[in-house]
This record gives sequence, C-alpha cells and structure tokens, in this order.
Amino acid sequence: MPKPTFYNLNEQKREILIEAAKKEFSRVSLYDASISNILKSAGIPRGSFYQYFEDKEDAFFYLLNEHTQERHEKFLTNLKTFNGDIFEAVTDIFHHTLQRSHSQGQNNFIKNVLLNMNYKIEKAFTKFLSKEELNKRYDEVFDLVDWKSLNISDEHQLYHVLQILSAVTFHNLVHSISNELSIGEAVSKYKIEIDLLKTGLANK
Amino acid sequence: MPKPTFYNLNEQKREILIEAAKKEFSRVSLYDASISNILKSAGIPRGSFYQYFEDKEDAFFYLLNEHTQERHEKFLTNLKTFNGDIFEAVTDIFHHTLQRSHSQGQNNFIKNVLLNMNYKIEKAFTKFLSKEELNKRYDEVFDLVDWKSLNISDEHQLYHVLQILSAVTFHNLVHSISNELSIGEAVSKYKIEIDLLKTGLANK
DNA sequence: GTTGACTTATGACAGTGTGTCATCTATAGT
DNA sequence: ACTATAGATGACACACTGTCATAAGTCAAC
Repeated sequence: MPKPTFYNLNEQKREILIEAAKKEFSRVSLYDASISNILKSAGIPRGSFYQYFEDKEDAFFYLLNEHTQERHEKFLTNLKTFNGDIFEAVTDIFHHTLQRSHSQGQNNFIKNVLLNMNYKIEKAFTKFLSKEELNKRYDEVFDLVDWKSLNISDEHQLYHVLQILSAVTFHNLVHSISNELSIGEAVSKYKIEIDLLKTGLANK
Repeated sequence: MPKPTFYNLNEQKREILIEAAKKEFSRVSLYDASISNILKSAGIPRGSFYQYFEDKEDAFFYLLNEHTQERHEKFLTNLKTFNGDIFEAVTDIFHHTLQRSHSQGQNNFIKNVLLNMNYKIEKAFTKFLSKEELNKRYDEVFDLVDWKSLNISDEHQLYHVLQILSAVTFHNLVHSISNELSIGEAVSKYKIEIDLLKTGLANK
C-alpha cells in the first residue's frame, strides 16, 4: 500500500506521479519496469518515490486495484442489466476488457497486466471473487444473481461457478492478447467455450 | 534455446550446471533468480554461462521444457490407463503435480513456476495443448480419447474442451499453492469444479 | 611437431538500476 | 521566534547484467 505521504500529496503532484507510473507500466511489464523511468517522467528525485511507495510493486498494485474496483462495479451493473445472467455479464466484461486492451495508446497497462499475470496479480485482479470477499459482500452479488438459471444445488456452489468462469475468462483474455487474435476471433472462441461450460463437457 | 556449446559439454559439467540452475530457480522465481548465484553454485566463470545460454530465461525454459515433456507423457499414459477418460486423466495429473510441488526440497522449482505463471511460462507449460501441436500429434492424442463420453459434436471441439480443462486445472494448481491448501482440500475443490464442468454450469 | 583455423574459457569492465540515509527545507502549533 | 514534525533531496554503496579482448584448448593437415 502507498504510504500516507502519497495520499497527503496535492492533487496535481499525485496525478503527475500516477500518470508517470501508468506510462512506465504501459511500456513494459511490472518486472521490466524501472523506477528510474518513472522518476524521469514525473520529474521527481529518487528519494521522493520511496517517500510515497514501498517499491515498484507498491505503485503497480495501487494502479491495478483502481482498475479492479472499476471492473467489479461494471460486473455488478452488468448483472443488473442482464437480469442476473452471469454468463452474459461475464461475456460483456470479456469483450469490454479486450476492447480496452486493444485501444493501444495510454492503456497498454491492461495488456501488460494480462500478459504477465501471475498469482499475485491475478489475486489483485479478481479479489472480489475470493471466498472472503464474496461472503463479505453477500448481498451485493448474491441478490443480483438469477439462481434458477444455474445448475447448482446450494448457494455455496456459486463460488465454484465464479472460479471456473474467471479461470476460463482470464485464460481467454491472455490467450487472445498473446496470440494477437482480433476481437472477433477472440469473442468467437470465448463464446464457444462459455457455451460448452453452460451445457457441460460430458455426455449424459 | 541453449547454444550448441551447451550440448557439447561433457555430461558431468552439464549436470553440474543444470543442478545449479535448478537450485536457483527452486529458491525464487525466474524474475528474482540471479545468474550470479548459478555461477557461484556451479563454480563457473561469468563468461561461460553466456557461452551456454542466451540469458536467465534461456536456462529457465530449458528446465521447464524438460518438465513439460515428462508431464505430457504422463498425460498420454493416463489416457490409456483411464480408457480415454479425459477427466480422470487430468485429475490424476492435478494430483500428481500437487504432490511434486508439496514435496519441498529440491523441487520447489515447480512451485515457483506455478506461482509465477505468466503467458510465456503457461505457453511452455501447455505447449502440447496448443492448436498446432494437437494437429501435429493428431493420432497421439485423438486416438486415445473416449469420444462418446464427451458432449461435443465434432472433433474440432476437443481443442476447446482441453482449453477449458487446462485453464481450470492451472487455476486450481496456482490457487492451491498460493493459498497453501492441503492436498486433500485442493483435490476436493478441484473435483467439485470438474464435476460442475462435466454436468454444466447452466440449468437445462 | 608445427602451423593455422576454429572452438571454448575467462574475468575485468562499463552500464544500469535499486534502496538508504544524512542532511536540508517546509509547515504548523505555541 | 522556536521547536517539533513531516517531507524533499541526491549522493552513495551495493548488486547484478551482458560484453569483449585475450588466453587456452582442440584437431586436422602438412
């Protein structure tokens, strides 16, 4: 987590710093990113950076969490829009995330995040799908879901459904970007797999 | 790929080098690993390392590919053992991989690989499941599969079934290790999700 | 056994980046 | 004006990487 000093910064300076960090993390992955570049780009001395953040990762996860928050809100909105249909909600998120990562420019950030997704990053990316968060926000999510459309016996299993959906969704996001699929190709592959998930892989 | 010089090395020296690399990549992730440690551990001068490998990644992926090869062979064996039942075959792989990564000692390598899985590593880890490899090894895999147990209309869809299974399997491996689940807990969660995959997430 | 062509080995070195710390500056309360 | 507290700064020590000039080894041909 950023240090208090970071939050005490005036709006303008904080914005400059955030932009500089985003720029660097859009250029390369977390591991290839260099603090020196952020310093150069933000025009601040080395010592200042360490006044605001623990290290490179700290700044990275600050940005990532902001994004995760946004996406989670979109997911909830989607659930409302699609009358609790999780599959529609998640497909829309897939499409939306892909579009954002295709519109090059500033936001190669998401692209780099996806291409270098490891467990820490995935955890931050999907923190609202963890068992703990789900229990904490029971109402928020559970009330919006159309349960009768799901093949599950008890509410507890929603966790597993979400785990599967997020695993397949992320796999497809990463696969699409690393194989440079067009949005059309990517969505087409994704929809095939979501349909397989819905009807089941095994024969009855 | 390692340079020719590496393969020209005599058995003994190559083994020492491999062990040194494995040791370092068992200690920390690819990104935190230091060539200097490998040099120290293998007792070779700096220049020599670059005679054999392009860089750190080169050595890492050499080790990883060896492992992937082994695992793929186990998958094929499993398909035979379980009469073409993909779900059984993959569950056994899951269990086996988890066990290897739990038996600490030398082989924290797999653990570190799983915890720091990004798209490049995943690609190397699952290279036998890519569209190209599947087509190349059509007979090898396709003949072993029990098709009538699968809910798919044409053979082409096997690719998607494998994509889903590998996404969920890797997600569970990473999840189990990063959350330090016991093997029992991990297998239990995995089996619930595999069952959900088999019967389908949606209600009919 | 000497020569020459080629392969391999070596470690000093330049370059790049990180995190720290002693010191300086700003700010606010009294 | 004084002091305490928070913030800013950049020089520095340390770690690691990749390269390159030079040395050493191998081997076939003469």
